[in-house]
Amino acid sequence: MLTLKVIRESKDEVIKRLAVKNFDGKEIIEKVIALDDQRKAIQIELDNNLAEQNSIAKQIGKLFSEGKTDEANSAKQRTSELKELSKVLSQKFTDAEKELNKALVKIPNLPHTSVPLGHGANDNVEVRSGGSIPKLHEGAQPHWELTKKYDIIDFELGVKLTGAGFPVYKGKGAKLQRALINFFLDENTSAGYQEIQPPLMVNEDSGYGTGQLPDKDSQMYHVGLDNFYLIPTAEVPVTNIYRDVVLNASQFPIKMTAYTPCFRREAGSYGKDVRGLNRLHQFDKVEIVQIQHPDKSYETLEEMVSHVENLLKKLELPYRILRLCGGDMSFTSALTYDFEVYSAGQEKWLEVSSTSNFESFQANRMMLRFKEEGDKKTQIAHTLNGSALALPRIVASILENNQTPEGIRIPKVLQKFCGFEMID
RNA sequence: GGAGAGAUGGCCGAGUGGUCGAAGGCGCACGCCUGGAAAGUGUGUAAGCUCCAAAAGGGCUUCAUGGGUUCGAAUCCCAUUCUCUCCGCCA
Repeated sequence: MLTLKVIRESKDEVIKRLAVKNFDGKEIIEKVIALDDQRKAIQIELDNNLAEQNSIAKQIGKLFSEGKTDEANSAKQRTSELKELSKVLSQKFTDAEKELNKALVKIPNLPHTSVPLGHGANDNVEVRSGGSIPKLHEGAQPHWELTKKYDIIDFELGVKLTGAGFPVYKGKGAKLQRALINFFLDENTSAGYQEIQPPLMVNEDSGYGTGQLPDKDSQMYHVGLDNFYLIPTAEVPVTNIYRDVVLNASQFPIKMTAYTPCFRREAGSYGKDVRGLNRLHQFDKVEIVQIQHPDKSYETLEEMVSHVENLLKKLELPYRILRLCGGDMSFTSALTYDFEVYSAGQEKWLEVSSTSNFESFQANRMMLRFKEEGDKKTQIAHTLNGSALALPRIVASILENNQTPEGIRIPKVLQKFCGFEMID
């Protein structure tokens, strides 16, 4: 959520920046300012009214204690009118606040000035790339054939147990998952991220804090009986650890990593991109989250990007890093780098990480603030996160890129975690 | 799931209708003391909104959350959530 301060102080700049995300903010920004004016006007009236009531109540108390009962009783009568009025005003005030918030929550985060213009994936800008695309042998297959051939991931069995998009990992397939999780967590913790095991379900407040609610609730699985949401990413519980917290500036940066399964309904996405491991309803991911001082968040973003890049290098995967254009960015992000790996069996680039700076957008929603040493005023912190990394597409590309007529070669760094060198 | 007790500031804890944004302690910050530190001692120490060009200073709200009673609520009533104890069940 943008701050009212930014909206009020640099209205034209805000509208201009929103246009980079292909969001026409002219109308809603004007509306927000008008609603805020209205809210303030009502508050002044209401506060004055309440102040008068308070002072009368105090006087009455004094009169009673002095035994002036008659005077006290006549003072009582004056308040009934005030009470009536303040009831109306406070209703108006809550309505105004609600409406303001409703509008405010609909405005996406401002993209950073370095965000390229564009509408979709074709307009993303490649920052750099690494690794080399392998030449596969005759008869090389996409991973959904390989998993069947070696009996390591069973998609049909998942359909029997739950439904499409809930695969069952078996034998070396299951072990490979475990190896990747451990590899990622080890790499992240040695880079200074504290390991966290969060709940896999969150309440409404948490969903709101990171921006999944109120708009994207149809993308999350909802446990109706208890009103919990299955997390779509560890970002949600991990970032919300610091909801409603006032940090000390000296505590920055806060670095956390968590492995969790992620649950996504993926409503409305069908077709060729969803085969095999490419898009699932439940998948494993290791996430990194940082909470940082506003002055340092972009430095931190670069640090996170090179950390993720390093993971891909170690896994010997061909990758490219894209700076997302305005049209392809998420609602909450100010700057996002996507990491894609080339999966040679299906001859496709697959997104395996999205690393973003949210600046104060999430922190403002969840009241995540900090104080500068010796300062009385609180400021809003910056939050960042990235996948390090999402498993299924990494698995897909490892299987496809490393296939040989003799079997699938496990990348060297994973071998000690797997306990085997080949899937055959 | 049943029965009972409770929820107060960064933490502990007092407070059963007005003088309470809240005693006292701990913690923290600054000062004094000290060669330096500890101890001791003094002062200060919530957040949000709002008025004011800003500072200073005011106003409003907040004692789990939401409602109610009252001129006036941390305090009384109702609902919800959560925590603890006992019983039951159980990885």
